[in-house]
Amino acid sequence: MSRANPLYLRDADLRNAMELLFFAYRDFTAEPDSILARYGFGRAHHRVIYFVGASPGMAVNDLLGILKITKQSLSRVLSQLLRGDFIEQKTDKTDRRRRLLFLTEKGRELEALISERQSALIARAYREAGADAVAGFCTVLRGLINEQDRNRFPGE
Amino acid sequence: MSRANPLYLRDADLRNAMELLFFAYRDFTAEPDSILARYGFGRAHHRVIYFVGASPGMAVNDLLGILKITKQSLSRVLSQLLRGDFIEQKTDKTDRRRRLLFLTEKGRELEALISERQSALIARAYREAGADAVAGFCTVLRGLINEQDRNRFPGE
DNA sequence: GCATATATGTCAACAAGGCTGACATATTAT
DNA sequence: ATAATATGTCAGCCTTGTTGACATATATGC
Repeated sequence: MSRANPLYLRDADLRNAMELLFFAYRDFTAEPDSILARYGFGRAHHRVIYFVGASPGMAVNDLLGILKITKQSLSRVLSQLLRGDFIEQKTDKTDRRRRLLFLTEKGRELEALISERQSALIARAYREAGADAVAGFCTVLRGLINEQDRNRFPGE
Repeated sequence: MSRANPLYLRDADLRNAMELLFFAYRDFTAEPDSILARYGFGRAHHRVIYFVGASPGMAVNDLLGILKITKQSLSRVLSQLLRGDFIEQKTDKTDRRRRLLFLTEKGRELEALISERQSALIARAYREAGADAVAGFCTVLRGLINEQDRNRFPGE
């Protein structure tokens, strides 16, 4: 593969990648941030809502592993979402220590509102770039992720 | 282009992109953060060092436009870098209101230390993915960036 | 030349969201 | 019974964003 596509990586190419990541991430999160601000929430709340929405019934520990933050940091955000009735917890029947997380109707609505915007942004970029570019985009991003979490994504 | 490469975007594909961006950015910034912590600095300091290193002699206003933060936020970080002798300012000769920013030797060293790690991470992902994938990666990321800043990057 | 706009800096107060450390409780596993 | 696990909570700290107010130097327009 690397012999079929020999890459002559100049310093400028690598710096280009760093800047693309910075600007893309900056702009990708700008609109969600402004929506969340209307609810008194921040990006941390969105991450929780997003991942709980993607995997309903996940345990608190699973979320900690994804976000890679401390349980104290998560606790603050999670408590606010619980109090605001965006998320609900149910005790796991097979292991009653575990609290399984679900979005409420309200939570699903907020999740959908934000995801719609982000989906639209990505869909536009995807369509403008074409299918081959999209495949490359996913392959490279996947390669930037650590070995463990990389397996969450298809590829190889 | 979109007719040559019709894309059937399922919800799952778009969510996949969101998660790739989250995980890649998380892991891309993890190592720099830990290096910076040894200097008592954070990610904001890195951004300044990075962009000043990339465009020596840029003015404060240019940097504000890139980072999209308030001058008060930048001021705090910039003052620390000036006091710590990582960055120096020179008055613009043609417009003496402007302060042009440069890395000091110390600043260049820190910038290089961090960039080496990030370059290595990107270079590995690039090599594993191949040249075509890299091109696609850049095209899609570029498409996620707002119209103005998009022109900082080659393409089209 | 005077008024206005621009580039920069600074003070103060506040909020989000990271962190550490300590401690508590319920439940499961050994 | 004891130890480990999953979760929660309190307290305090740091970084990095915000707003608002104000100051200074310099450039520009009329």
